[in-house]
Amino acid sequence: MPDPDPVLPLLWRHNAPSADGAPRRGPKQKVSVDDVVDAAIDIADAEGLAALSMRGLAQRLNLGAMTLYTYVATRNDLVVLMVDQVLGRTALPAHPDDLRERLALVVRVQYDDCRAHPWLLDVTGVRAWLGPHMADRYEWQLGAVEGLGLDDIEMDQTVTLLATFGTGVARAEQAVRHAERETGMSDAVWWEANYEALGEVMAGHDYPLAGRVGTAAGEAYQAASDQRRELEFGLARIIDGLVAHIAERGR
Amino acid sequence: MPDPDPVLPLLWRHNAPSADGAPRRGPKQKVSVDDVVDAAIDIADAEGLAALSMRGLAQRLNLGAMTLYTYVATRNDLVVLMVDQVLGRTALPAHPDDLRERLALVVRVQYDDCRAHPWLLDVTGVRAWLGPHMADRYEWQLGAVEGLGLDDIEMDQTVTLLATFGTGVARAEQAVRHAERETGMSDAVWWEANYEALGEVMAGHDYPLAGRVGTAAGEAYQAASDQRRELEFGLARIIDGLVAHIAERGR
DNA sequence: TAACGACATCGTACGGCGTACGGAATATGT
DNA sequence: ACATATTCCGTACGCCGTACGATGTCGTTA
Repeated sequence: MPDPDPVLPLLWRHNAPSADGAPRRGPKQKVSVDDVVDAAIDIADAEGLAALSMRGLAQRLNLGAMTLYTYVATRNDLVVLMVDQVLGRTALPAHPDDLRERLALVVRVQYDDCRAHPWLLDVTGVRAWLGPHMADRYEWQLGAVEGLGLDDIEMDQTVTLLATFGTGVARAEQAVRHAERETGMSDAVWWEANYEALGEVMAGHDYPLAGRVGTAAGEAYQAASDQRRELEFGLARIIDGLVAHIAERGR
Repeated sequence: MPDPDPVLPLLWRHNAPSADGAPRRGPKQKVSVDDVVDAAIDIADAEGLAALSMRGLAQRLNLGAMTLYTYVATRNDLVVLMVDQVLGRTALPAHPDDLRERLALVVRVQYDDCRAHPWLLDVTGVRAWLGPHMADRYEWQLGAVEGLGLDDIEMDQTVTLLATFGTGVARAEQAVRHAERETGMSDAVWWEANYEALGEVMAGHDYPLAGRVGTAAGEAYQAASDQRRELEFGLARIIDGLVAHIAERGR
C-alpha cells in the first residue's frame, strides 16, 4: 500500500507552528502558509492560474523564489491549498424551505464561486473531499437533498448533476472572457471584424439552422452567447426533471 | 475595426498549396498541415495536451522545431486546428425518430468525443463556430431540436444544455484519470492508502451526510465516483425536464 | 541559361517556467 | 558552548514557446 498523500496534514493545518504549542527550531517563518495561499489566490483572481508562477508569488511576498518550497512542496500542492482556502471564504447559506429554491441554490453557489474565481475551472485532478472546506461544501450540498426519499446514491448523483451544471455554465462564460482577453476584443467586436472573412471562407458551405439560430441568438444577446439566460433555462429544466423524479420516489 | 483572425483561412484550408492550382515557389513542404495536426492529435491523445510540445511534435515528424512555424503561426493556432480536425473524424449519426433518443444522442456524441480525446477538455477559449467541423457539429445539434415548437433562442439553449452536460460528465471522469496518472494509483488504492490519514486529520470534524453517502457511493461504485451512472441519471433528469418544456411549448 | 525572389528548413538564442541542490543564517534543545 | 533542526535563498538544469537570421531549394523571369 502506497504512502498517504503528504499534502493532507497541510490541508487540514495539522503541522502549523501555532497549532501545537511546541515552538520550532530555526528562524521564524516570515509569513504564514495562509499568507502564501492568499497571495496566490489574489494573483490567480487577477491574472489567471497560468500567470501564477512561483517566482512571481515569491516576489509579491518579498521572499526568494525557493523559499516558497518551505511552505508548500510543489506548485500543485499550492493549487490544492488555494482551492480549499477559497472555498472556505464563501459562507454557505441556510437551505431554503422550498425544494426548487434549495436545488437552485446549490447551482448558484457553485456558479458564483466559479465566476468569482475563474481559475477554479483550470484546476485539474483534485480529488473530491480532500480538504476541510471541500468537505464542508459536499456536506452542505447533500443537506439540500436530504430527506426527500432519495437513497444515498441518488443524493450523490443529484448533487453532482447540480454542481456539474453550475460549473459548466461558468466555464462557458469563462471561455468567452478568455478569448476576449487573448484577442483583446469583445465577442461582439470579434464577430464584426470576422464576419466578412467568415463569409468568404465559408463560401460553398451552408448552415441553414446554425445561420438562422446564430443570427437570432446574436441579436437577442448582443453577443454570441448569454450565459445568464442559459443558466436560468438549464436550471429550470434540470429542476423540473429532478422534482419529477423526487415526486416519483416519494410515491 | 480590428483585422480578422488569421487562423480562419487555414482552418477552412483556403491557402493549401493544392487548393488553387497555382504552384508555390520554393521547396515543397515535407508534410502537409493535416499531417502536422494529425500527429499533434496523436500525441495529445496519448499523453495529454500539456505533453504536446512544438519540439516533440517536430521530432515525431522528422522536422526541425522551428519548421513547424511554417505550417501554423503559434501553438495556439495548432490547437484550434486540432479541435476542428478531431471533431471532423466522428461521423455524425442520423437523428433518431424518438425525441428522447434524439436528445440523448446529442449528449452521448459530445461525451464520447471528450472521452476519446480528453485533451479537448483542456482547450480554452476557442470561439464557437470558427471551423468547418465545429460548424457541422452545431448544425447537427440544432437538427436534433428542430421542428419541436421551440424558438431559435430556446433551440440554442437546449443544445447548449445538452452539450454542457455531456462535457461536464466527461470532465469529471477525466479529473479522476488525471489524478490517477499523477499519483500513479487508482482511486480505490488512493482511498485505501489515505483512509487512515484522513481519519487522523479529520479528527474533531464531523460530516454525517458526506460520510454516509460517500461510503455508500464508494461501496456501490468500488471507487469515489461512477461517471457512467452519473451520465445516465443526469441524462434522464435533463431529458425529462426538456420534454416537459417542449410539450408545454407545443400546447 | 542565368539570375532573381519567394519559400521551406532549421540552428541558435532569449526569457520564461518548476524545482533539485547546497550553503549560510537563525532559532531551539542539550 | 555546541549540536541540530529549520528557514532562507542563489545558482543551475532541463524544459517550454518562439524571434531571428542563415542556408538551401524551387518557380519565375530576363
